[in-house]
Amino acid sequence: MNKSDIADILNEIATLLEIKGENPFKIRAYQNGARKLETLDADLGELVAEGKLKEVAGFGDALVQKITELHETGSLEFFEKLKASVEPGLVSMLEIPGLGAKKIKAMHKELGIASIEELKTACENGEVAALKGFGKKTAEKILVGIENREAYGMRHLWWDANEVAKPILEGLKQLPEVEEASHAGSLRRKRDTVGDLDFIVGSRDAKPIMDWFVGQEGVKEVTAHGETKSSVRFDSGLQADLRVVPPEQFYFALHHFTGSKDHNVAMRQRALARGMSLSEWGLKPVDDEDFSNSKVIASEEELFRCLDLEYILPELREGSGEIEAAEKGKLPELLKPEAIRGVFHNHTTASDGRCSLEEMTEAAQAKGWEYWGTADHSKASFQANGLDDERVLEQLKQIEALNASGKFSTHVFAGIECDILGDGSLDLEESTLMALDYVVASVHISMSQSEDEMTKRLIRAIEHPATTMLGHLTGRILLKREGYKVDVAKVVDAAIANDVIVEINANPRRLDMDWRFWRRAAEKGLMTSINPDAHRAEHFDFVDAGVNVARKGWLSAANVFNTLSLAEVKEAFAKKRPALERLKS
DNA sequence: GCCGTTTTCGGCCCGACTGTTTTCAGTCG
Repeated sequence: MNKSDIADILNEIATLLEIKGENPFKIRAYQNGARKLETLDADLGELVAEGKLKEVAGFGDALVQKITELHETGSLEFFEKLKASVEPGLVSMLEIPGLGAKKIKAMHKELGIASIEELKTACENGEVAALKGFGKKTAEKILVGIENREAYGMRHLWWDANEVAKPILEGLKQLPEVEEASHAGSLRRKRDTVGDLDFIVGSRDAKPIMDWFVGQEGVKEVTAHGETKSSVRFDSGLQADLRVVPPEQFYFALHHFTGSKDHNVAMRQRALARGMSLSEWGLKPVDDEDFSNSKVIASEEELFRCLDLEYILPELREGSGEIEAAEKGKLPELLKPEAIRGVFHNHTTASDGRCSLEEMTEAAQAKGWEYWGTADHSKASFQANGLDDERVLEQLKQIEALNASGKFSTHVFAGIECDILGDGSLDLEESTLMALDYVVASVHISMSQSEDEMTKRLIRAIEHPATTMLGHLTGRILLKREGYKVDVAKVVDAAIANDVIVEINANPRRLDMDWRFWRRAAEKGLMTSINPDAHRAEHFDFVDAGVNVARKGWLSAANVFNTLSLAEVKEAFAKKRPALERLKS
């Protein structure tokens, strides 16, 4: 069993223990262990074999034993027994806002409620309201929560949430009462999906700001409208929270509500180690009663400086080593959007794109790019009007003619998104593929293979002499479809060994390969290309979402192929295709 | 369940809000 499967089980154990009313710190230890495992650099098999698992901070005797058992046997007796002792319906009740382990347990014990259906009935007939510690409002809230669960339970793509957030933030900044305003939360950290929007405002006069906020266009429901906090829900189901704090607290609050939780915990522990207490209200000596003696800061940078840290950008605040790096002054110089000088992997009307070769070139030129590249589908993607060898070569001629015409200053590279067939071979003739500037190899068919098969299949495609880049590594569609199982470490190693780029597919629904893998992969030497996978000219903008992934993955411009100049890209492509005269020009 | 220059037991980040209560428990971020 691999790292991420085991991490899933540790998280499940934590949830089950929560329902059982276990010590919260024990629960956290399992969650912490799961996270550690997910971000573990080293090979799990080696650590187990060498008995070095115990050396990982956060793994004690109990976790080492459980991880080892799972890794070696694929199952865990402790987990099976635990699972059998908890009714599954109770776990799903945790998803209802306002319900935690204690209440669920009480309702189960007193009323025998073991499913959301039963819970709904018990709320409707007054049984829940009659319970000690419960009441009418609690029952009503649960009913609303059950109703909303399906409609609004979904997270939202960062891209979509950002579109909603932009005008709100702009509007807040325009209000005369507002001194400082920012978005916060996972939106600011640029996670690929976000649960809700958070806004923080520094002001001495909260009321008009709150009133403006709840009166926004598209607000369907106001769920809170208080002095320091208001919450609204938009038609799309997206929820937004606004907090207004006195200006001197603004940067503390901004940092606090930007998170992540793990990052905040680590920051507070760091403050404590210096005799200070950190919260959204300020940073004060630990034995002071109130925050009147808090440090005064005029930026987030100063907050980090107070704790002897280099400034940590929001994207990096995931509690995965950023504080240690900031302490040593070893944070990376993150990729900037303006460093991108062109893009690969884009579709035209030749396959399933909406814009012609010329329209796309015009748009790329308008973006100020030095180059862009086509990568229409190959014939195995029949539903997408994929190109066969003949049509590929025909398109190549068109592209050469367009470049020769001098009509645009932006150079067009001729590529293909070639399907990786079930056995790992490519969908087009090698001679065809070698005639092109570059090849993006991607999986679109036979996606239900085992992890082992899929890994071998991808590696075989990577080893093909014509392959330049690997397309969307796992094929996931965020919020909709899990990616296929694949051993990422092995694929990354193969890509490095064969001088193949692994793309960051910047389509906001894909963002694949995931940001969590990039730091380690780049350290090993993997290059990426941020590819918009554009199916129309406006999709070129997706490249920004890809830059977010790169930044969250600790990448610098040096790790990103499409920060190279036109001449450098031509040279790199020519290395794989030495026989082609035209590439030397 | 983890951890340790205050170390093998007793801590573990901190505060607001809500709804239920007459002083607090549960939940949330």
